[in-house]
Amino acid sequence: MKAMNQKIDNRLELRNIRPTAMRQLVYDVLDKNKKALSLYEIEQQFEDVDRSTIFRTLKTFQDNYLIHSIDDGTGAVKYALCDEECTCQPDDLHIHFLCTKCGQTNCLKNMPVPKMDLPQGFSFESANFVIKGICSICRK
Amino acid sequence: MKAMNQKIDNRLELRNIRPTAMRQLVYDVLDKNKKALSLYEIEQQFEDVDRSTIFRTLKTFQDNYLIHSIDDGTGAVKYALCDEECTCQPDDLHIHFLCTKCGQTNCLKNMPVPKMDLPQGFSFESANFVIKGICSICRK
DNA sequence: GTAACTTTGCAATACTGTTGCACAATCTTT
DNA sequence: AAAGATTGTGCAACAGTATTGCAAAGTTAC
Repeated sequence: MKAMNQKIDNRLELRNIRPTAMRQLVYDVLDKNKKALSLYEIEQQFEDVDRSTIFRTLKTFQDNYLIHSIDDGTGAVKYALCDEECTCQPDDLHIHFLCTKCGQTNCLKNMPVPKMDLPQGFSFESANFVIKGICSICRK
Repeated sequence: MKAMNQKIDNRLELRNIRPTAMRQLVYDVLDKNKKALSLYEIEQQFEDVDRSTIFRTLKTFQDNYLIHSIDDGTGAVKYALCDEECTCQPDDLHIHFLCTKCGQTNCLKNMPVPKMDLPQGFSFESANFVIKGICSICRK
């Protein structure tokens, strides 16, 4: 399969991920959907791709900070593209929003996870902050 | 089986939950452990109790605001007792802490989930804010 | 005491995530 | 360009957690 898009290849290579056909496709799906998707949802967007392949593709992406995962409490972990400069460090964390009506989970990229003063002796590594409610589209 | 403890019965009845032996036992386990427990962890503390019974007991507890659930990203939902006055409304929400070393999840009851200004059109219903790191015990 | 309702235990199942293995594709070296 | 080394993919099987149907046991109301 030919390179589908030079931009995608660049993104992958910037993260030291070899741009295979599969990876281009998975990246494209995440890019086009503009929201966090579960493994199952990604799988649904293909005809004949094996789940384990997508699973490992996502693992590769995550290991290389191309995507981040969100546990929104729906039972399935969801994945979304990181910003170009993201290294998934505490400063890169943002809040996610789960709409209880449409079930979609979105990145609130301009809402960083607030820094909290932990009790004495506790150290911070990472955080998962998901707000549930009704999104602006379902609210109309 | 006899009522094991008048205090437990009171707590259950305040929430309109009939104090059966099973429920007293599950409440007791949650009360004594002082941390959030998964269904599996609760099951382990009994000799011969069916998982589905505990599952439904927890569901009953949660439906009546006696306990709240926390999805700490470990794959299994955990449960912890609510405060006496809790109604699981936004004001009652607090942050949870998952220690990546010992795997224990604790309620940070004096750290309320901060109120965030959501983008235009979004409404707030609930939130799940879990901080991961090393707890004070593992840090020593 | 009997009927109606609730709770429990057992068994089976669904769903999500994960791994082993063999084959295919790609890269490296000559 | 061919051979060998490395990496990626598909298939199948499995693991862990959550969930349900059903019948028996327990409880409550009359």
